[in-house]
Amino acid sequence: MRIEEIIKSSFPMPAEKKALLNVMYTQNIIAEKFNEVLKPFELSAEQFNVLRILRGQKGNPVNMFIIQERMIAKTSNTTRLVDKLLAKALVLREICPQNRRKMEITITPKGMELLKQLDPLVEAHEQKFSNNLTEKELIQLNNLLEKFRN
Amino acid sequence: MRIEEIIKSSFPMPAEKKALLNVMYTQNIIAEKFNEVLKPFELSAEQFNVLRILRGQKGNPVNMFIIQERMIAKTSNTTRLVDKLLAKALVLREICPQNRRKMEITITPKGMELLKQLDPLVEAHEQKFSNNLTEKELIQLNNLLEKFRN
DNA sequence: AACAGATATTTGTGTATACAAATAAAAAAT
DNA sequence: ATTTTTTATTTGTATACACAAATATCTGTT
Repeated sequence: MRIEEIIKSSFPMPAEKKALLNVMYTQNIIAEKFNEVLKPFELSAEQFNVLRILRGQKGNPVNMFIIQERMIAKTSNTTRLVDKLLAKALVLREICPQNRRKMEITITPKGMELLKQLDPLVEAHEQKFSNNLTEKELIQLNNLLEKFRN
Repeated sequence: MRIEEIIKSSFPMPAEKKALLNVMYTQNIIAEKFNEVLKPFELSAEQFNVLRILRGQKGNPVNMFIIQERMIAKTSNTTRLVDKLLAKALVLREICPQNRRKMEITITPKGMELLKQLDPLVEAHEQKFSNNLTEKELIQLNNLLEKFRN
């Protein structure tokens, strides 16, 4: 659907305004579909994101600041996200012995197991969108978005 | 910044995965900047969106369903958004005399005044992004995003 | 050693989102 | 005319986000 149809605009919209809405709306669609993928696992997109960051560390514990830093949508509340994961025993939270202000977060085997189960579904989700464009178009889209946001 | 730098990935990411993250991240930047614009007016982006939809109706009252339908990020809670606007006297909410299940929402002069004040700032916000691309590139971006989300 | 400032995280408050259930009125069916 | 179904909106509950304030620990200076 074109943006004009979505917001039921009676007249065509200038490309400048349209680009912003297109980004907003496309993100919305992607996020919505992704939530559907995660729903049966009772995991939010943000919780999944934290888990994936932890897995990327290959066993090394990670503190709250690092997690926060690597989140795409920088959540201003990593503590409460980790709380939820902790309650499900998907992560471990320990005080760093070298610096007791810091927390060392690690993914548990149960968390790894869950990610493993999710991997093919996440892959399929990504492909569902990127299959709509050729490799060349994908690169073009990446370049345009990068330039757009400055 | 490129996506790889943002999420601190040590190796380059395939264009397929990158496109998704680019959309997510770009939306985030835009939304963040927009919230900054609105903040001095103590208005959220969603509340602004509702007001703008109402103004688009040129005096005709609009019911909850229509508002919901026209929101870019379809909020699942129009009631509470309108509650907030009502508390600030920016909108009026009346029961539709023809169908008492329906609500008739209209923007008040105070709401119109607020939008008028915001117009140039919103315009500047939009331009800040779209100025980074040529007209041709903007059209290209719009086409790619439309195709991408299917 | 004591204090000031910096750093890491948590907590509080308000707003928004998602989903399901509840309410209320209108329309359709018997 | 009463019951059932559909439609429009609201309310409840859980999660997440934004921002500011609070807490705790560490570091550097005197």
